[in-house]
Amino acid sequence: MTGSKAEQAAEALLGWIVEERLLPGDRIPREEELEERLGVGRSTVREAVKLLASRNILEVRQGAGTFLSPKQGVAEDPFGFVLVQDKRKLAEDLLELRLILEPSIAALAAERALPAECKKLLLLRQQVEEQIGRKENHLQADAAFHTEIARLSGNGAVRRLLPVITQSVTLDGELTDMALAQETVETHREICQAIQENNPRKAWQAMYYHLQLNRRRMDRQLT
Amino acid sequence: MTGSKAEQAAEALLGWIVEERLLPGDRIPREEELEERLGVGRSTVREAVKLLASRNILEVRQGAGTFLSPKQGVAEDPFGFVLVQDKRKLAEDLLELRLILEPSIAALAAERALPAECKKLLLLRQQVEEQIGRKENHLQADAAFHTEIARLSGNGAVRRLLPVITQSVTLDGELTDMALAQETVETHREICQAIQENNPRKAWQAMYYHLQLNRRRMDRQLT
DNA sequence: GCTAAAGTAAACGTCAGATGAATTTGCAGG
DNA sequence: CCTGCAAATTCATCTGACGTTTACTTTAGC
Repeated sequence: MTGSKAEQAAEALLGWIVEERLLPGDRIPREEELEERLGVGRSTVREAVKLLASRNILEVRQGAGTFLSPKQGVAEDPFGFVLVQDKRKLAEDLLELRLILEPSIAALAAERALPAECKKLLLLRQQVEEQIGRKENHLQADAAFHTEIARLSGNGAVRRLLPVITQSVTLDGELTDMALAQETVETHREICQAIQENNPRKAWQAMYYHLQLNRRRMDRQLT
Repeated sequence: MTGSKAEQAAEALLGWIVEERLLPGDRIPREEELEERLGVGRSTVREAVKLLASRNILEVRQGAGTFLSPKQGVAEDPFGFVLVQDKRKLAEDLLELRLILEPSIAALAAERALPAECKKLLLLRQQVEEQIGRKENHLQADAAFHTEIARLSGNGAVRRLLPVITQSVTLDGELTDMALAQETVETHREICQAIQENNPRKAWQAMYYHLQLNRRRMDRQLT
């Protein structure tokens, strides 16, 4: 056998969940019942549940019960960026990764998104603009904007991956450069327009330009 | 306050680890001592440790102690792909993602890799070829090959991300198509050559072609 | 003096019971 | 029908005991 009892129990529980075709939000039996069903003690059940909860597969609510997570299982800091010593290089690397990924993602979104699906994107763009107007930190909203484009790409793997990358970026900085902010507004608009027009080529270029702005800002900021 | 005591304890412990500049392999105080230091009971300490262990930040060895993981914290199945119902679409999405990512990663590797650093890559290529020669399942070795290219890209975020993607692919299939296998050998060689020659453009194209082969195979296989 | 087996200590693993805290549910009163 | 309180449900935490694994020490044999 491989792994501790707790791990085995977690694996068994996960298998049962998959087998049972449980949907997000569905309830899992309570700890006492899992004890019997998995044939282990209570501490072990708790560790098993915590294991799955840490992967955002389960969501435990004290007093209420344990449920299949609606947020569909993307773990927090899945790549262990907290441990990276050189945060400066990490930020550069993340931006380089985004320059590879996001233009193509925007192009996919432009290919596939129906006009009706773009509502939320426009809303998020507007939120970013409002926050910039009020000179607030808009990194969180900006991340949501980029994540929504990933959702529109129709690619499940991309939809799960991008939040992790964009969230990691917001950790570092409260760098609000007002000169850049105005450019952000403009490029966001271009991106939205390209996606709504189903113009992949334009979407690719607009996103590429948008991210290059950020890179230039970062270079400037730390020279 | 946010989260349960266990989560807070995990956060505190992680903070202490970061603060203390612990290196991979270093030892963490034993449970009893953590009890005092974190001011919580033993169950809570255990849950906190398990939380960090599930993120591959800590590695717990019964009888020996708890250590900072040498494998530098990439969680298992960080995107919850186990829960995805439509595995067919997931495989397509992953390949689409790889087509976006890997050509550019190969180009980066070609830009930056020194000839001396390519040794391991050649070794891995050779392993794949041998397994193909013996008509074995070479998906695992192929994943290692692609992961090594990500390492050569010099981008830490990419280096952490790609293993997750390539590993997910190996889960599905034991699809060994011998006609394709020969093409794999050839395209792998081209990719290696381009990287060694520091020819990013050629590396990009070779990798793109290589992955398109896989996509064609997948399309053929499930029509 | 060296080696290998046996023994001992250290550290994590599991179980069990008791108590606390949060949520939901049911019921009484308006 | 709504409100508010009380009880039941469920997870959270603490504590103590015992098991299991690993690492180290001792010792018997050569």
